[in-house]
Amino acid sequence: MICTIDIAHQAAKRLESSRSFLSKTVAMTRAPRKATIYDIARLSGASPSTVSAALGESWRTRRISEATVEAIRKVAAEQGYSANMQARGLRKARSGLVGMIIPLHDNRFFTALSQSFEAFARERGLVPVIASSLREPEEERRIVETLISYAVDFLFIAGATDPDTVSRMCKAADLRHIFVDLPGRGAPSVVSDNHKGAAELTRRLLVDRPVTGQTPRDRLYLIGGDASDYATGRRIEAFRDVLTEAGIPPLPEQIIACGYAPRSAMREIAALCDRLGGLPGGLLVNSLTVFEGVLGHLSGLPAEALRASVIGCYDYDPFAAWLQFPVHMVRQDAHGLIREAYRMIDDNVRSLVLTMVEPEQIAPRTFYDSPFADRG
Amino acid sequence: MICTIDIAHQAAKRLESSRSFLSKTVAMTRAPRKATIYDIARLSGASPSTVSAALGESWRTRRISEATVEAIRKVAAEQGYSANMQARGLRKARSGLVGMIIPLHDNRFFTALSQSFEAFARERGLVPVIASSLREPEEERRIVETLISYAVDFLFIAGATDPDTVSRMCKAADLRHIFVDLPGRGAPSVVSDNHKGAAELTRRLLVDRPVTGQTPRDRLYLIGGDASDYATGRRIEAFRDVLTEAGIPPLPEQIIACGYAPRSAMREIAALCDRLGGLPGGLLVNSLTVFEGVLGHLSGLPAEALRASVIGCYDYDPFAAWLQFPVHMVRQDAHGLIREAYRMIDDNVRSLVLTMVEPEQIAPRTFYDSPFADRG
DNA sequence: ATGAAAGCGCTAACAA
DNA sequence: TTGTTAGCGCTTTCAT
Repeated sequence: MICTIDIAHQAAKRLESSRSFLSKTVAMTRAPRKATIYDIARLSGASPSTVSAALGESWRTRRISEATVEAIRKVAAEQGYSANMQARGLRKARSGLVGMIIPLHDNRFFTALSQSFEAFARERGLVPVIASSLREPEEERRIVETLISYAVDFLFIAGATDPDTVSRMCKAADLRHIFVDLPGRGAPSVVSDNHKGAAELTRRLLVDRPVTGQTPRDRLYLIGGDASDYATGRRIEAFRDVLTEAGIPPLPEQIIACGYAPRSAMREIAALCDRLGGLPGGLLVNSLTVFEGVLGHLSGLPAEALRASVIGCYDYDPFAAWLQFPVHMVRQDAHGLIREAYRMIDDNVRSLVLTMVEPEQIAPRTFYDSPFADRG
Repeated sequence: MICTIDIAHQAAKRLESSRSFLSKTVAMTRAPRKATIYDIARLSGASPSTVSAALGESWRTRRISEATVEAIRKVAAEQGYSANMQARGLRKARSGLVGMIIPLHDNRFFTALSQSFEAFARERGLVPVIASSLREPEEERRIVETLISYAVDFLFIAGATDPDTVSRMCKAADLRHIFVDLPGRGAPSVVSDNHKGAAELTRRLLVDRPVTGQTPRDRLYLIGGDASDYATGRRIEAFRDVLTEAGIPPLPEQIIACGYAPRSAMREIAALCDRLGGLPGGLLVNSLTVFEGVLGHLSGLPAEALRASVIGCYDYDPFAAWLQFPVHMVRQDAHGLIREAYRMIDDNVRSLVLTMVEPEQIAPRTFYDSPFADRG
């Protein structure tokens, strides 16, 4: 239900609106055109170019006197001047915007990337533009095109669905770009060591699984992800390697790469449980979104059913780490991934390098202190 | 640990880099300057203004012949032309960018807002710029200033820390803005019905609490949030109202508005448990970030200790909904909040209205099917 | 039905 | 030390 009230009447005192504030608001009919350097020039008696220099960084090299700079800045402050970045960007051929594409916002791994991306951008005085592709190649292309139109200074692509096309477009526009999480062949990439993370996780599940028999239900299963993407590929490889070493190489049906959508994961896990007559002995869940879907199915099961299984999840979520049953998680170093990507930008790396950042295994019910834990 | 390899050498076959792709990459020394309408004009034999019209929307009213339009578009496509939005924005005095400020990315309520904000923006052909203030008024101001510099077409502010200042700045720049989640007095606002949500949650806790005695440990406590913000104020009010109606009005120490940071919440809940000699009978946690901190403390307690308490949390997280102990959650309708905010923009609402959108109570261990559940 | 020209606000040569 | 000028790429009158 939606309900709209007029603050000026009914809820004035609830919001403690002061009369003066409101009346000022109402009186303000039309804001005057925003001040430009020409206004400041007129008001301060200097020329537009001097104003431009005084207000920017170039006044030192142009040897404007400090007195002039002070005077101009004073006037600018009085007028509430702020530079028009479109004009500046047009002239300087760089916008001050930096882009990042993520699959979606609503996932703690990707938001950890966003949060770090933004922090590093601001350190450099850049404005981050974060867009989500929903893992649609078409959407991804549209976003790249748009960001090129806005002349972003560089672009990070996390979870690229069509890296070759992205690289082609970026190169045509002379746009520096770095792949994160999922690598590309047309630009430097920073990824997690997926094989290592998944191998450790698989070993953990192997050790902790409640049963060690040979029936289908006693086996370990991997669910979720896209078999054609690099990260999933490496994780499946690790899963296979570890089980093979352990003398129980996985059958094809133990690997269910059903994509990343919660809904399809929910369907698949239900089907699996149907086939097996219950949960498998161990389950390696290949992403948080997949885990959400799995949980949707698990929510229908009695608590005892869960004790027959050990669960691991690639990626970390602070709440998922603390479920009713123990969950082993792999925390990718989002901050480290982004830091490395920025390092490549700062160092102007152009060669096709692939940098790996190690993930970390997080034991069930562990409180992980994130870089932004003093924020909320 | 970080490890960098050169794809061109070591991992070429791992990534299945095709030689042709790589060599093409290397050969491409310098991308040519991006094509402009002048290039397209020259190549198609039309004038720049005709090209501009043909490539945009105005060719109908300018009565350019379909043939010309086709020809021009063909050339543009061949050249991979894409408009320079800085130039267009400068000329048209609107950028096509739309801004939203959220406290932080790493929180499922705010990312639900982001995801919807972005979806609605794209429907309208706009580019969303989402920035996080970390709840710092200074940062918030800087962001507003920046977004004004980039001439965003409108601005949503979620969880404003200093709404009056934001409104003043926006008005000076003639920038339309809407407050979301936390209202402001200088612009239309869309908020959840915090009182209703918190009242229902409190009633639920009252009913479900395991003990009903009169000792301090048997009481309900509210933790987290900023007593000076509107949402927290309304929730505290509801908490107090319900308990008072129930004949057990809360003492001041039952309301611990210790901010939103996980760390401080962790400290406060630890101190509370110390004072009480254990968890209180019921706990209303005022946000997901606070809940993370609380969880950090609970993770040290034995499972039995938790059975003496009933937990509720304002805001919903799909994983938090499925913890070891039951958690009652209030899901704010993020999609609805954003939809209403866009409606105000579309309808050009200027009056100071406050629209309320109802939140929804989610029972423990419930799978909520989000608007983006078929994505991952 | 199309072209010429002005100008959005800024920066960077080039003058002075 | 400062001012003048050209032009970034686009849209939009105003001519034709």
